[in-house]
Amino acid sequence: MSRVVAERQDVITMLAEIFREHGYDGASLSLITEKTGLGKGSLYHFFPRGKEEMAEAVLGDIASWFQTNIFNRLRNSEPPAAAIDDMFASVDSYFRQGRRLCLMGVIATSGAHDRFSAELNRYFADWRTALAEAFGRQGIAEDERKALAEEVIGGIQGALILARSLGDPQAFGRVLTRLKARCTLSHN
Amino acid sequence: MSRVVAERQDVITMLAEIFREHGYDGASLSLITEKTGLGKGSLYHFFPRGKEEMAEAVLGDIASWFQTNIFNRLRNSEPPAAAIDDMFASVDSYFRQGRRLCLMGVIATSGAHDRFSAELNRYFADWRTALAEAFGRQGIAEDERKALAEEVIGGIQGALILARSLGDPQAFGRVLTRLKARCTLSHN
DNA sequence: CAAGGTCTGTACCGATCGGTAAACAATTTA
DNA sequence: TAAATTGTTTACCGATCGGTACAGACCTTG
Repeated sequence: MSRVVAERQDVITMLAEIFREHGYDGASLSLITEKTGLGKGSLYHFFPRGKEEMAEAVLGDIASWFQTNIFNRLRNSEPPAAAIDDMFASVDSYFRQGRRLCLMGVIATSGAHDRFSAELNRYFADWRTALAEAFGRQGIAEDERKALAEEVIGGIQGALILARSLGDPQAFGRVLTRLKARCTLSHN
Repeated sequence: MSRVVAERQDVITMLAEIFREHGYDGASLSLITEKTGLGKGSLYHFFPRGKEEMAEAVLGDIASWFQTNIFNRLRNSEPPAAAIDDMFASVDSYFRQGRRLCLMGVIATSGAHDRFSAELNRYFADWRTALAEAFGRQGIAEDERKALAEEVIGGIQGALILARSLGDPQAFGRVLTRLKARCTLSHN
């Protein structure tokens, strides 16, 4: 219905990229107004509590994307092996083959970490739960599930940092392939 | 010889912890003066180019610590399996069983990333080279070495983020144990 | 003890920070 | 069409930013 210039969702999408690229503290309001093309007035219209609310909105948006496209599919898709393959494909695409950082990781390693600890905790805990559950349906032992899920999710985060630091996005794909292999042939 | 109140090395050690905790952009000069107990005058005496030089000094200090205590031992210790075990023990201790972040990762995910890309690249590339070389002496195939090194180093980085985000430092140890197992029984 | 470097605290600089106020345009509703 | 709501611009606020200047304390030499 609304045909205004800027939808809140569009702003959130732009904010996500800005926070990803510059971090929470590095994303100043002047940088945000410049990159979004919106004045402070518009920004504070959408996010009355300012920068913190912007970040909350972005994190919430990301969390719900992962819920829909990753966690829920891990829970519902059959067979579980295909669900897990799907997860790796979605992750590779979402993180642009290693050229994009994970905003959750960016926030977790920033000074603003404390302010968003609830969101961070939920994101990683939900992912671990969903992945471990898929492992369970794959017949992996109870004890092994959570540990393997942590190895995989941590591995993804670390691979993003590695790819960026080495200036070699392909390193992300290489690690991803190995992690995937580790999931499918779960003999250990 | 010198018995001044604050040695440059002491300052660097404190700076490292401040940057780790608050990130590059989050570590303001007023926070630094507060945490170190040093006035701006002292800080700019040690680091005339200011904050950027402080970070360079810290990154250099960390790089040389890893060269000495991790990379060189990976290259020289025998047998290679013991060298790799040592690496995991040192890493676990250095990162305080998952309670401490890696400053290289912190910088890599911050907006200041570009300013320190050379240091980041060298750190991760050196680590990968040294670890892959140890794998070579262990008889791991040429093609496999680099890939396994990336999996392990990335896994360490990611485990730190995971541990912090979950508020569960022990997650770091759990992942570390699995990565170590993956190195020693390298049958694959 | 005098001199010169090594350190340190304080005051200050212009720029930018996150945030607020209010006038105004545009759109939707009555 | 009039009123109310929604969205945007602009100017401005006090606080803090990173950095500089400089006087003086401290320490080591001659």
